[in-house]
Amino acid sequence: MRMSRLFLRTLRDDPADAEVDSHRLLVRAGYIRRVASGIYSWLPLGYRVLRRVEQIVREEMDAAGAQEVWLPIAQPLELWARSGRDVDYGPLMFRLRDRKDTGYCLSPTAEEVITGIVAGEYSSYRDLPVTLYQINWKYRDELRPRFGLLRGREFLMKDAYSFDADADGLKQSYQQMYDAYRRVFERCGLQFRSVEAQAGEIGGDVNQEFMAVAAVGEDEFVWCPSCEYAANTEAATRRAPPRADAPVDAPPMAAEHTPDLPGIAGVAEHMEVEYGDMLKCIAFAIEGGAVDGGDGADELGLAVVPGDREVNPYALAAAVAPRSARIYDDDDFAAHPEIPKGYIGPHYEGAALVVADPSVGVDRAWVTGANRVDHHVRNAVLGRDFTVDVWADLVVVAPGDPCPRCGSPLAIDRGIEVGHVFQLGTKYSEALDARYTDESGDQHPMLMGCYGIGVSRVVAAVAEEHHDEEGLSWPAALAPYQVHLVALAGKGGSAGDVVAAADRLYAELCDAGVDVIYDDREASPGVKFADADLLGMPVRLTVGARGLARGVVERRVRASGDQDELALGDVVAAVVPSSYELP
RNA sequence: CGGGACGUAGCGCAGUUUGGUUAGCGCGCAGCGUUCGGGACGCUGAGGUCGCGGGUUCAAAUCCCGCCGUCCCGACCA
Repeated sequence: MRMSRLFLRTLRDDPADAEVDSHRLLVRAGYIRRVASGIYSWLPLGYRVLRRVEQIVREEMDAAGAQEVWLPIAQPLELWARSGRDVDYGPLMFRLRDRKDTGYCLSPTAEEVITGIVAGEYSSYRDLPVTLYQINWKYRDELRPRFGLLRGREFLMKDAYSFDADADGLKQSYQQMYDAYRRVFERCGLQFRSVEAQAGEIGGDVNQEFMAVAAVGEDEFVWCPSCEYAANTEAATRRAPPRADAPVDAPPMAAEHTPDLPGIAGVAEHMEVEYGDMLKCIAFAIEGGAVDGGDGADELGLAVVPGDREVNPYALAAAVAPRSARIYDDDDFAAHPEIPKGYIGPHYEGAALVVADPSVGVDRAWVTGANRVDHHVRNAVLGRDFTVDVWADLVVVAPGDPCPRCGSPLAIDRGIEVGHVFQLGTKYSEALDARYTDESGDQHPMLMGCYGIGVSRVVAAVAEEHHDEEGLSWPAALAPYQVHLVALAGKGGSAGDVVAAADRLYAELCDAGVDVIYDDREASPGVKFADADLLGMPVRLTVGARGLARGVVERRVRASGDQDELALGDVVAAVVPSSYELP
């Protein structure tokens, strides 16, 4: 591609609305342009990168035995009502109405549609297993779109769905996708980890996320340097601390006046204790069912953890299952003015259930809320002053906590969720009647898995990892072009020779099947070099009068800055191996 | 949804506090000339509903009201 004809305008200044490097550079380099919040146009260079990622995903899906389909983006809400997700997704869905006032949504994902299709075609154990996938635009009206392509409202996603007859089959289908995902992200040049995760709206039991390690990542995950354990902080557990059994001999519990200090920090300072000496009591509603078979109204529960730790709502939910827990928000406290928010202690009389973390031991006296506004107590002792109904590992795992598998201190990182694989089970197959008949004529719901890759997000994640001060620096597999050919012609006596040599080289490279972008513009060397660095092709070749006199061109590797010279006749052979086909 | 900031040429910004000729600067764009291995220089030029609507005023980019848009922080941690 000749740059003189390429639809491209690079920007010298950073765009004002871009915070993170990937966003800033993709806009500056003319790869994408914002059209609305969270919605982007892909310009020629950006679109080539997107297609490269797409092709890698396609190849790996095909190799894993999945079959590509294309599902509609406009989907009837009636179908979503069958799984109940029209409600679950709520305002996250873009909704629209047709002329007959029938409701549709723009697909945020496609479990319902695909399950409906498979249910309509397949009905025998002989048909299974089957895995289908598509690479298609998805729409989510995010609470807060941000970071350019990283959290867009329109994004390209590969979504795959497996259908199996039994749990073993599902496990196998899942494993095949898992392995394919590893290959995809390796080929994309991402530094990533697969981590245990929470399921969210999708549902299901087993699931893992693929995290591209990045400081700007919106997710936090822990990982063990000594074994394979890794988990999203939401889902992470730790080796439970040993329970102390020797009670402390402490003075009686005594209240102190702590006016206007509802927070841990203020109380710790006022009472001159460490955060870790305090007990934090989080009020939550036990929804629907009363603890002791009462009338079904919400009841009050307390989650108790040391003051330097936070309650993991997912762990709390697991601890009270099958009942559900909703941590009190402002509305709840407004509805229960008798509960002294900020001054609750574990000895609160109205609490139907006290759930505590095992690190709350009998071997020490705690500072905690006095259950009276503007008061805290010292010397609250477990067993003497308060009791616990349920013990559960409640805290959000923090760096240095012992690994649940091997006990080594856990490390923590941030990541961009680029993929997520789920074993769904029968949630959708039951809702949408995807059943099969087994060998003995009995009917069963199919076992499903679903598997997503954020294709457009991968582009941003790779840009986030592969760039420097000067600009982007694509791994060869994703670069829009493999070679950036720069002609430094000027207007001196040798200008014609330089142009002729560069033109000839360009033609030779094209003939050899190399994707090459050729800067044949009338611009100064500084402009051309700066643009080459910004655009980030893996290899730059420079043809100038200086080298031409000696029959050489300069080769520079973008990522390393390594530079050497190639004899004119050797250039094509030297760069041919680094060639990738676009679909 | 709550809080904050912003909206002036394709991009980045000044001007708004204290209303007052033809609304400015840099980059980019067009023309001419010089220059040519790390974002060169000179001259000339094009390009603006000052986000939109309403109001105040002799006069509004500037003041007031409403709306729209964009970005940031938060949206259960007591």
